[in-house]
Amino acid sequence: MSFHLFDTYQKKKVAFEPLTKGHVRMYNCGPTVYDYAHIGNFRAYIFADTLRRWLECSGYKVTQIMNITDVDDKTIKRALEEKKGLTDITKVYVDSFFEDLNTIHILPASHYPRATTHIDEMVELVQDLLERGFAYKTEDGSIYFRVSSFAEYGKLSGKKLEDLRIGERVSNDEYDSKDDVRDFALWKSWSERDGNVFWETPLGKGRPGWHIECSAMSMKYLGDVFDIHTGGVDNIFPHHENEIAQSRCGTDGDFSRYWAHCEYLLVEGKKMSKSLGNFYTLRDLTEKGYKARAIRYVLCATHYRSQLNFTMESLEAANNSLARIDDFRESWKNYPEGIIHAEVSGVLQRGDDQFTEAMNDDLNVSRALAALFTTIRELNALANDSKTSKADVSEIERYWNRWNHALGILEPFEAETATEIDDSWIQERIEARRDARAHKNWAEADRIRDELAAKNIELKDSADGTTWKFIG
RNA sequence: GGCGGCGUAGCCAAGUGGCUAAGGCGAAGGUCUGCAAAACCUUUAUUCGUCGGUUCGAAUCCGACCGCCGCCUCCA
Repeated sequence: MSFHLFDTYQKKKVAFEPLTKGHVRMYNCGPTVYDYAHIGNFRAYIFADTLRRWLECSGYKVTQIMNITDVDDKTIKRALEEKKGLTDITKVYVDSFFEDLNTIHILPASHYPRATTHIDEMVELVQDLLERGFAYKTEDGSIYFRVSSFAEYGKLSGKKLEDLRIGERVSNDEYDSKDDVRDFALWKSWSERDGNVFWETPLGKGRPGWHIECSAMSMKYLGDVFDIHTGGVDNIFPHHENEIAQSRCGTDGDFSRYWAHCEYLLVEGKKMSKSLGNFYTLRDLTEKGYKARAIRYVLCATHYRSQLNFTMESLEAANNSLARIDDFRESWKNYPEGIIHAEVSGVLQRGDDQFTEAMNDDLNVSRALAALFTTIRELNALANDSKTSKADVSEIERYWNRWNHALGILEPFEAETATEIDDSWIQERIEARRDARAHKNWAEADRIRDELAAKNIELKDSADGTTWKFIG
């Protein structure tokens, strides 16, 4: 089948067809830079990355935009708490965000627009909404979207306006000036709580509401109508619901044509929270010695619409799975000279068909991985039977590169292969062991092997000599 | 109160009406090996939270119950 994606708006899996043949325009909700991104955030970014990767594997050109929210309640609060300027705070987390993306091998988006450099676009959109009668200004100078003016409000999240329990989670006093408590802010007039964070604009002195940046920036870079908008399920309401309202009402376009949302992540079966002590940033885990590649494996191996239970045990299991992948990849080197084997082609073709079918079915990475591991097992079996040769490697590599482009975890992440141990020392030890083995001095040979094992170096003896690798 | 999701082997996790319930990790046995490692082969869920129902047939549909999770104004 062709690529199908679960569309939150239609609440079903639908065949994906971009507006422009061969070109996909996609917007991903990105980070709010008030703290280091945690692994739950990264699940959403890896989901977006996997989607982009698979679209590319399917032959599409992808224009991918990910926003960076560098002004909002949380960033301002943080800046005031630490008595620093807003950009002093956000710069730290913007930088760390890009470092983290690199660490976990997320491919760079086409652009990462920031809220603070798109104030003009937001102001224009708010002005359009005012002119068209969908927004109103209150006495304190803030501007709100009139939810009742948009008939389709609530369709994305499946909510009925009358069912919303307004004010239960947020004190009502903030919203006293609104015509309707359900209306949301497009523009917030300056108050003392904002410190020195404000813009002087035709709308007055203040700052944008949270939702407006995504509407303004997505449409600036992708047009009034574009293909896919992604985020976490927690963005469905109110964030994306509000984006749809203000974007459709402020322009003549339909805004995003498909909506894709990634489920939550649990840690050890519980919601991640600082008080439970199960709250992890990417750097928390890498500093403890867990590999970014194993983290990526765990985060992508569960279907994106299922809740994912992240555990330290699953990280260990991922490490072992990756070792299996790497051992297979290394084994090609030892294939003998020879002819091309039709059976190898058959296994690869079958594996790719299953892989493609799985990914086309709403990015079913779990099933794609099953196809990958089945292929590995079958090729290993052929290799054991002397039914593979160096001549087969280029075809294996062709498929391997395709699968790796889709998943991003098949090749080692460079930083993790770096070694602080001197290669020549390892070679010297291996030669000493070789001599011992030649004299059948097994005790000494095993002692050297243990010595290396203590440094996480695993030896492998074969007819061609001894090779080594780092484990763990 | 309203709306929604989930519960599959020791662990992780696909499958959502019909051949023998994917795959990975772990465990056990075997082949290979000086011994290992890796690889391969075999075994590891007569059963899918519980109890009912619909059906020729259900892990898959319906109902009830139990347990976990989410959204309901700034959280991916």
